[in-house]
Amino acid sequence: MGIEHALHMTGSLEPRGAWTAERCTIAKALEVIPTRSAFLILREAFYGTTRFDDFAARVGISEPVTAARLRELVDNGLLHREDYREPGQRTRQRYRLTEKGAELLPALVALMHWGDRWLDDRGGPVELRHRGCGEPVGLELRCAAGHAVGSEELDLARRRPAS
Amino acid sequence: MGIEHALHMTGSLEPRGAWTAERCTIAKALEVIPTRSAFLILREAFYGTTRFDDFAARVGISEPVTAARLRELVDNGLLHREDYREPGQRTRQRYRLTEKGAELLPALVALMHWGDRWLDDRGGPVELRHRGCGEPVGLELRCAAGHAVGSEELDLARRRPAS
DNA sequence: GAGCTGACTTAGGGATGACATAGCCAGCAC
DNA sequence: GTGCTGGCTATGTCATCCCTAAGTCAGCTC
Repeated sequence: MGIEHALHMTGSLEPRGAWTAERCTIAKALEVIPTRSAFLILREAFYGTTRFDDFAARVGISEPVTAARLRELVDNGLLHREDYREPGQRTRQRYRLTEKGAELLPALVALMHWGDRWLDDRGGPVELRHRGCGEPVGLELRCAAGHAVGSEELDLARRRPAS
Repeated sequence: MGIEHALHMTGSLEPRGAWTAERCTIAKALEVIPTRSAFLILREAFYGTTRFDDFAARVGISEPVTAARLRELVDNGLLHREDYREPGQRTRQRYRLTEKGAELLPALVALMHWGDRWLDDRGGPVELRHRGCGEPVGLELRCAAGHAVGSEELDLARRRPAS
């Protein structure tokens, strides 16, 4: 009731009615990863899957869809396709995350944590831990000065030009 | 080349071939927010939009799609639909984020930051700032003991039962 | 009571995503 | 050379997503 979850707008973003979110990079990101199957193929890549058949089987999608998604993800630079051969085997292909793809980890972690919290009665099947200390890992909003920032302390503003 | 971006598996998650990601909460989250339009309606809700026509206009989707998405998001408990009336006006409906919906903020922030970094030549149109100090805000992986955790220090493990 | 606005719904159609089944091709194993 | 496996491609069909255009309905304003 009394809780307002919307972000606080500042500067020329106020009032909201005066602008539309063109150049929105959430929208652009969703053009690169538009489908459920694209997200889940990336999940599998983080889980270490590299081969065509394994992607299809572990995501649970058909081979034609697997081929289409892998091609799109390679074309968009999220996965790198490379040939390799093990001794006594023919050349095969394998798909691995690029740096661009690997930097989507926070987005997948955020979705996983949200699903753990709201969509699974046991808090989710797996968790991330810090190898150093074994403690579970979460995502935090933190500003460049090092303060942990709650969502009620967030301002949305037009980006300052890079110095 | 030499960089391995996949997560490190521990315990019964090793080797990867022996299990499939059933009960995956990323997949479950994508059943609740399956489409681009659902993500963008949530973005608008964070931007403070509350009314049907404004959602349609600011997301850039048609009215039938807007109606379908809003209904799904309300049914799934991400938005709350409430009647309200301003003085001298008839009763209208407005849509606001529930706590469940509001907790998707990190996922949207992660997608936005990734898009800012990789898909926009000027680093994105808007940024989040800490109201206290004005510094830009980012997402960080951090463990329960308070350590900042790099992606190369992450272990994936079966969740320990809650104590 | 006629018009307008906000919030939808209905109807029809194109593009995309998904499936299952089947086929193709390269290169070992035999 | 025949068969088998991995990594795809081709075909056809169905479901979903989204569009435009139009219609509905309630309750103000005039």
